[in-house]
Amino acid sequence: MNEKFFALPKEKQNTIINAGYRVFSQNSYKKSPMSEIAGEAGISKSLLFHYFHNKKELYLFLWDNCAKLTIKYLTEYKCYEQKDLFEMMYRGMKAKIRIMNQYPNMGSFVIKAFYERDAEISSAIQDSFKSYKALKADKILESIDTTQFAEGIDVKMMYREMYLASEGYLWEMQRNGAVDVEKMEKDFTEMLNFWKKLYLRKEVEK
Amino acid sequence: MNEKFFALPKEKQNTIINAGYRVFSQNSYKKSPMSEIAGEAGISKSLLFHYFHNKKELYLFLWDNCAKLTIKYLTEYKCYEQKDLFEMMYRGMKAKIRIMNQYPNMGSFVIKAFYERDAEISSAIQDSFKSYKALKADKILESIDTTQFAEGIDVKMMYREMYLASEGYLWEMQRNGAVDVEKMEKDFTEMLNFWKKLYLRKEVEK
DNA sequence: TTATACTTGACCGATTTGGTCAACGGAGGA
DNA sequence: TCCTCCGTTGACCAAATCGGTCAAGTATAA
Repeated sequence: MNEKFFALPKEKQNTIINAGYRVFSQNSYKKSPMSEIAGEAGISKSLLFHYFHNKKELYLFLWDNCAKLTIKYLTEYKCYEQKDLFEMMYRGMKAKIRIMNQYPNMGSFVIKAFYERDAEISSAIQDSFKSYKALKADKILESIDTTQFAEGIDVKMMYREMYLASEGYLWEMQRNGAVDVEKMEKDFTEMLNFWKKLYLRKEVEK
Repeated sequence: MNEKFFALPKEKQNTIINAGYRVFSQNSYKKSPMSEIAGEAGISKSLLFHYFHNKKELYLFLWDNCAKLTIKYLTEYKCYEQKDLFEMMYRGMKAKIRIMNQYPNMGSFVIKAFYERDAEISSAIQDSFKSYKALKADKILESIDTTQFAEGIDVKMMYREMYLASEGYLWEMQRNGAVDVEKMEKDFTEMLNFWKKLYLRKEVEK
């Protein structure tokens, strides 16, 4: 790819990136026209081909960008260093919301890319997916202090339940289009409080 | 449309319908080729055009089929006549799973269709969407017996939370492709039991 | 054999595709 | 004022794809 792309103002870069995520997340790789991406980004097709020499290059750049950004934000928010489960979930959610705010269609793009069957790119996608695996939610519970929860709680079930509800919420928001950071953080804080009241060991009830 | 379509064996009908849902749910209306649908259904493009005179007709038939089927199953399972919230959720989930098993891509199709911007069809979709509205989850809680829950529970929050987790679960399953009815029902029953233990008024603790 | 219904491959004109390229236009230096 | 870059574009191309048609092929039943 042409390094001059990075010399562009960040804002312009993001406009192009988001146009890419939009179009690629709405259609299969093959049926996603470069012309549509260019048009949505407000530049000519020629210029888009000036920055990215062909469609595959643009697509894989967008894919790499997902991985990099996700890892960057998750570590920046230090959500995997937490011992308090609720604090960890709160930080993770905040990171996801911030990404979603900047790149509203990145989530759909990732999923679509993962299941893309086109021979030209699917292998490249599958290869680089290994780096994502490290973030899988399986081993998260191990670093968590479990003494904070009320007795008799199935901790694994509880976490799975909270995780699913969070994902469901994010999905609902994305589907509805308007990504309102403040509303989402408020909603999620409410959910967290509801869970805390439910799951945390009751010290002194008033 | 050609009524002879309905004379086909149900199995063949569903093959064609599912091919339609797959292709239309993966691409925008305009970028979804009839040839691909025909190919995936194992019939020639000509024959597809024999049953549905043009693309729009097929698309709107698929759309109508969603509404009809959803209403049919939800009433068949009597999930809106329940007073017990958990029983209602269980029946609703069972209906959804059964639909999902028969038409794995119907869910994605509905969402995509709702947000379809193509002038040729978007108005027709928006019009017929009213019939769906009756099923909206807003007024569900009104018919539920709320005396069954433990004290201090925010019932609205609780329901929203369970709803989101269910949706999150369904979405996760659909994304993973293989729709395994038995596993899904088992998983959901487990979730329900977890919730019951959590939310139901504790009569006599052993 | 014949009549009927089902199914198809070949075909059409129109549109769209990824990608190229000569040229335009503005900024800055001499 | 002229010249030289360099970001940017519209016009262009060959190839592929699109929705839709139609005459002909095939199976079936009488």
